[in-house]
Amino acid sequence: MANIYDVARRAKVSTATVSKVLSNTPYVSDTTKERVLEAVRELGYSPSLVARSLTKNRTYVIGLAIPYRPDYLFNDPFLLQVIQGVEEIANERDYNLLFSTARPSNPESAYTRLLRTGYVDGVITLETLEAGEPSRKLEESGLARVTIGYPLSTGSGTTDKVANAVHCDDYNGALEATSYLLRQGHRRIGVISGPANFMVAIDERLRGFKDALTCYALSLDPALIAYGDFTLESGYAAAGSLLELSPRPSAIFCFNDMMALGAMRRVREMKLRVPEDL
Amino acid sequence: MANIYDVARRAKVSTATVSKVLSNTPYVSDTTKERVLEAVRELGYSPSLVARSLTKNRTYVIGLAIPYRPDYLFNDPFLLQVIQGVEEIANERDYNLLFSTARPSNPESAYTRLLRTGYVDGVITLETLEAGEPSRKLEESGLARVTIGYPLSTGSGTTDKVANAVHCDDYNGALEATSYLLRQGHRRIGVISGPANFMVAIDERLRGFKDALTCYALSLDPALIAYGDFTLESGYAAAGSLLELSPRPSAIFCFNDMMALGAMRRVREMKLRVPEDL
DNA sequence: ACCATATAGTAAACCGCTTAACTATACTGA
DNA sequence: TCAGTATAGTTAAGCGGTTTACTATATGGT
Repeated sequence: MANIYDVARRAKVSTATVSKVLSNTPYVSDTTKERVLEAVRELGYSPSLVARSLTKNRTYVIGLAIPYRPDYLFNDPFLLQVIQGVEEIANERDYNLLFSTARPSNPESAYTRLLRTGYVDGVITLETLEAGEPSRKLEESGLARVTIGYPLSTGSGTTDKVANAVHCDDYNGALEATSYLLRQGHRRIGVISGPANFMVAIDERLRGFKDALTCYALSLDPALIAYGDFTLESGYAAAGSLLELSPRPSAIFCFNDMMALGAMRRVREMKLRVPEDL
Repeated sequence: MANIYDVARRAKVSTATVSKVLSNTPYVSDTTKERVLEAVRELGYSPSLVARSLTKNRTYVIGLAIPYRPDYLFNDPFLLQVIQGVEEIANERDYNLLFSTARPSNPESAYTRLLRTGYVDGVITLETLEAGEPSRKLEESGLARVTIGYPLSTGSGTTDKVANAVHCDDYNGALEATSYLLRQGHRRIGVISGPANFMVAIDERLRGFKDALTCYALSLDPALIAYGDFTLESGYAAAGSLLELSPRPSAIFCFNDMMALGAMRRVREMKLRVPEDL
């Protein structure tokens, strides 16, 4: 593969000039520029990104760190969409994505290593679930970083270091959903939540739910909260227990679609209509 | 960040020795080795992968190229599993994965560019669907490459260049599935296929189906082949048309699970039992 | 006693690019 | 006319490693 010296020789200029032409640095005559570009074309030259990275001290590579949760990761279509979105923008900006998953079995793996070796200019970490150990190491490394999800709180009280993060507004979403039901006149609202203490998003939604009730001077009845695990089956089961309460709730707020499907199946089996009866 | 010179100075050796220690090259005394490692530890030194790549002419990065098909890509859980699998092995071998999707709108994008610039040691291309233009360019570049899926035929007749590929044995799978039904005594077997001329896998399965019939001296009745698009709805519809035939098929071979689910739903609605009646 | 060989370490070139510093013209305006 | 500046291009020093020679001991066999 041709390098910058080959091009320089062919165009009868110095490598500095070739570099200038390729980076559009001013003060190169049009004729020289044309000669260089001609040589580039003839040789099919394409500068080595590796060499460039070495001098520029930037790789134009962003690490995309994904927590490894086989059961979860394999089945989350949302995740793939996130990856696609990230890739789309990175691509637009001429950045590349280094895909990396943190393995709990080996936190000192490629994932962590990469950060130190200067192969990435920054990282995006997915922390839909709880933040793991690798994430903490990252924190210390001081590398540029954005979290997708709720960042782990940086511990020590009044720390000035606030992690950059982007996530759904779970709190307000839950607040609005609940308020809607309340405005419809519902006063006993059941919740089919995700696992307790599993992820921040769940806590936030519960908080939103609770605050909405408070606005209507209602207090939260713990009996109305059932815990599922985001699967259809768990939604089915949770709906069952909620509907056995008396008086039974007149509405149910499910924390994801699969559980809602399960709940609806159960509701139908009990000869109730949605949305007329529930 | 500390570099190899810092380490050399601290351990009072040359950089060559540091390099040797770190690559386990023989002929370094234990005491020297210990001194170097000590310095490495104290400085938190980690060699720059970029610099290493430049001299070794290898980046230890493998490109994972994925065809861009928004509708498809976003919804294929299988794809995510494949990615995970690739990542798992790459990780074991200390390779990193550069994630890249080919955009039809801009084939000359990061995807293609990377290949020329020497940022990747090789590529893995996913070609579950038909092979696109970027794939062809790759072919010409001569870069190490493995295809997941059926590789595009390299055109020009007796070419010696055969692409490396790994894919399901669609032909034998279909052959076996069909043979099983035939052994059970079924003689009129319906097929709910994927879109015609869409991907090689479908053609292969149809071929397997056909050959199985041939073994039993049966010929293929085109009326028994319905075409869906892998969705539940299309399976539902296809089953409907197949079951209207008279005599109706006694078995149906679906090309994916979603269509099978749709078909079963339809079958039940027609008051037929699976597997007793169909 | 001496040469061959194994062991331990070093100097410096090299990978391919960028860029600071420098030289050499040509063009200004006062 | 001449200093000052804009333009065009070059030289060479990095960036941070690896590796090929090469030197210098220590060891061993005859």
